[in-house]
Amino acid sequence: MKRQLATVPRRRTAPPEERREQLIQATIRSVADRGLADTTVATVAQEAGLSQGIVNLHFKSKEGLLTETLRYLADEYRNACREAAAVAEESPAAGLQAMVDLDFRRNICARDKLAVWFAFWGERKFRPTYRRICAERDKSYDDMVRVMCARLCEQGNYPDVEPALVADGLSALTDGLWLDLLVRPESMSRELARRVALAYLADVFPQHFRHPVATIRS
Amino acid sequence: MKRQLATVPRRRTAPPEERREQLIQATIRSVADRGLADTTVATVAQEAGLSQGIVNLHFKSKEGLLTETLRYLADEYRNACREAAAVAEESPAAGLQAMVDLDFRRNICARDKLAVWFAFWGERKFRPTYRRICAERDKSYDDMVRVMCARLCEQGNYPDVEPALVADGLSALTDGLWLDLLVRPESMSRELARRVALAYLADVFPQHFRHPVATIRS
DNA sequence: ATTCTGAATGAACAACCATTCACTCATTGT
DNA sequence: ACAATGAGTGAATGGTTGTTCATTCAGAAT
Repeated sequence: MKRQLATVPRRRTAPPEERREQLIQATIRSVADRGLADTTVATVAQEAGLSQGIVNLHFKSKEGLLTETLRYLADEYRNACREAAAVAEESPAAGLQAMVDLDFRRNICARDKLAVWFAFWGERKFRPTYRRICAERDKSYDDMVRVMCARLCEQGNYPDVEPALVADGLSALTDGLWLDLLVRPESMSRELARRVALAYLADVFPQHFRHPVATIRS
Repeated sequence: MKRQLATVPRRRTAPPEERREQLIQATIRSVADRGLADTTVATVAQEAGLSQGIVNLHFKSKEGLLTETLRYLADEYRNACREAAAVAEESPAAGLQAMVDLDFRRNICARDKLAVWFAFWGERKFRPTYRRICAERDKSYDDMVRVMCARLCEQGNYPDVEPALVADGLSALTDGLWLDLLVRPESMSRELARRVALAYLADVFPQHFRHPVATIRS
């Protein structure tokens, strides 16, 4: 009978899946506070408290580690989207609200993760693999929001509203707000960003969304 | 009396200012089609048709060249903003329209330049110099748009509109649309982006902006 | 023509970094 | 206990890249 009860104190060897996760987390930290340009295999290993060689042991190459890190974030986001999709089944308006809530939830748009997103976005154009991973994420987002907007237009009375245009707008607005959260944290907060996004929805769908109360400071 | 008439054929030596411009243009091209990570002093020099050493001759270092390139783009943008500011003096609505027109004008949001913007944006958090240059640009934009929105709110009847919120929104929306233009050119065009931005203004200020005609393809 | 200046060159150098691999040692099975 | 396994290590390696500098040479001054 194996003594598995006492929590593992500090195993020197760990199952591959655990090490991979550990290295991905270390990569996020390293990119978040050093930038992609200054993130080396050495900094990741140091951040993880492991040796250099381990990166090439668990991932084929540094590039492999970076790719898996991006995929990790993309998967996390898409999983969160599923919840909103479920909500939207019953009510498209509630679905849109859920999307906005999700986009500015702490664990999704933590500054560390935003830093990583934008580091990779800058390289999207030149790395087909990054492009593919990001494109999948974008597409599932756009498809969802477009459908929600279309259904809301049907059930409400919105003659002027073009669902595709609104979906593009909300998507772009969210990306832009994320950028603000990352580079100007002193003038943008998750809460304010969420209100800006909801204000947008209130402008477009006044029958279904109330304007958020104005609580401006500064 | 100097013969300055015949256009210079192919001088081996050129005035410093000309070389600097030439190298900055080469940097934009290199970053735009190789990415910041794969842009080396050698690629820039090659793109400019000059030798390696010239970068360190005209700029102290590679970092200096990159910084000057960013400043070049920032200055270009701010100069374009001045025109819109002049327009806004007479009519805030026309000023906002001018801002949107400007943001999606060919020479401002050329794909080459967008690629450079986002390459640097990814590094903003880690390079104080980049941060300063970008922050100045952002601030002049935000201040301008905020004032235009505030004046429009006064002269129109918009009890629910919060100028600061709208300014943040338009700014974020524009950044997000730029991102789309860069990474998904197949589904976003300058013209469509412009319409999305104007649709936003029409939603917020219905008395001053018409909804753009829907000409959706695909 | 001849000299002088400094713009431009590009080979050489030094620093950095991803990758490799011979070796160590914790863990598991017998 | 002992042997076998393979996860983990980290020094060494080779490739890449920013920077330097002795040298070249075009254009201006004399």
